[in-house]
Amino acid sequence: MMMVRKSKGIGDRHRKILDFIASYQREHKHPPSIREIGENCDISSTSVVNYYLDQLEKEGLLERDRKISRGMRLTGDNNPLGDMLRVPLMGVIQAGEPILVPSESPFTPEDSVEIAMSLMPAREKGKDLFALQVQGDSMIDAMINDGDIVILKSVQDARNGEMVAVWLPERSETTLKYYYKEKDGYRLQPANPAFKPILVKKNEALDIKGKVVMVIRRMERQN
Amino acid sequence: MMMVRKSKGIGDRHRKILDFIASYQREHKHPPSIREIGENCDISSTSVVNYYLDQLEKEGLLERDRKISRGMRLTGDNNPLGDMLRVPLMGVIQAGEPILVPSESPFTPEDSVEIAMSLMPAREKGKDLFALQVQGDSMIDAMINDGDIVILKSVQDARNGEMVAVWLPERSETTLKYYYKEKDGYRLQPANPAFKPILVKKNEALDIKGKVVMVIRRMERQN
DNA sequence: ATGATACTCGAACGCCTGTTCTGTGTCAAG
DNA sequence: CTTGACACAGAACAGGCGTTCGAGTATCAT
Repeated sequence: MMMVRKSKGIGDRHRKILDFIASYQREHKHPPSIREIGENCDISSTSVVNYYLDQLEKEGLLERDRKISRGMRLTGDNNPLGDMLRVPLMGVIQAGEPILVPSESPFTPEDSVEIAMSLMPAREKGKDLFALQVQGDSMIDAMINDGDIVILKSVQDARNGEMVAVWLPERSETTLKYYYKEKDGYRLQPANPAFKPILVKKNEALDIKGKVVMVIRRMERQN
Repeated sequence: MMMVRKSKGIGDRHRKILDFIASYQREHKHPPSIREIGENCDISSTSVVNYYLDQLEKEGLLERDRKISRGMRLTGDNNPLGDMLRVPLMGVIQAGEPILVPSESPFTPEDSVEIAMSLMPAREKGKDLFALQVQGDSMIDAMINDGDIVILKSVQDARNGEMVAVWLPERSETTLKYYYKEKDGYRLQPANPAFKPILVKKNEALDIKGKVVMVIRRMERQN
């Protein structure tokens, strides 16, 4: 009659509660109350639900706002309300124009792009991110189309193999390339192997504006 | 002394409440109570807050779960907890293999991709969406890299100018191309203008597996 | 003037809900 | 057998919170 949990950690009961919270949240757009959890997980006492909730919190699977009605939310992957990143859309990026990163930009982001946290690579969480919309076909060698949205992280330096957005003042050129530091300068390698790399000598100015974190293409019908 | 709202619609007070709800939600991960709204928007009576909340609901800017503590959420763009779409990742797509759409796939989606609703083009909301990861360089003419994730909508027919995923049984070829129906068959146009279209005669089999809705590329350092 | 409309206030009601306390049965360790 | 940790029940408490109602004020068209 008694469900005993020998090993510390998560048991069936915990999982059932977790699942219920997730499905309830999806359906009602807000978390369940302790009593609702009890009713749906065959727990007759609110104190027992509370008891399990505390354990789930200790395990880091749940966050609680004590005293606040329905003040709980699942963390991480269980979270049906996946965490969003609101990345400001700072303008456009095109071949002949320098990139304006947020700090030097006179624009305020009129719009923003929402990205699911879970899509973000390598814990580039939130800070210093901005988005630009590609204008024109000039990034075609980076496998990036007209209209694509690139998510950038504002950085000044890059490591080999990272795709960066650079401004070459002496050529009045903005480009997205894989970055490789070499002994006599820099090699900027297009993503598309059909294109040749740009070789930048050591004495030529090279402004790294950001690191490309993600590219998003929304398909619209075209002619 | 009195703030009069002549024209129906949204006034300063409404906007202030809306903003407060959004910022409170961002900070506390749950909506404010009526009384908290009152305190922060200089409204002394809960009934007045309720009064405004009702109006916001009528305007469609807010949803309310009456009777439920803090049962409100902003709709649409105001919503700081943007709605997520959980798209099942059904497997890979590569040149020589037919695409398995969810209904005919023996796999259950081990993983899924989260997409912000706001990113979804043209109200392709939710239904019949699935994701595939591109394997190999064969989609390079569609400006799609190895490793990219394509979001597809499961359809059998397409309209001109839509990018579709097709399986050509007689060529044992899977490809992503812009679709054009022509008088003597179909023209499958690569996104990259440097590549030539595939012409499919009317009598050749052509299996449209889905319509490409979105392409996502997560940049990882590469060599 | 007058009534209608929009807006505001304050207070009270009552349910909802998290918390807490007491108690019981099980099981393993000493 | 005793003890203590663990899992659970039930009840009561107190505060949070949405709701409702009566009443007051300002603006405007009639």
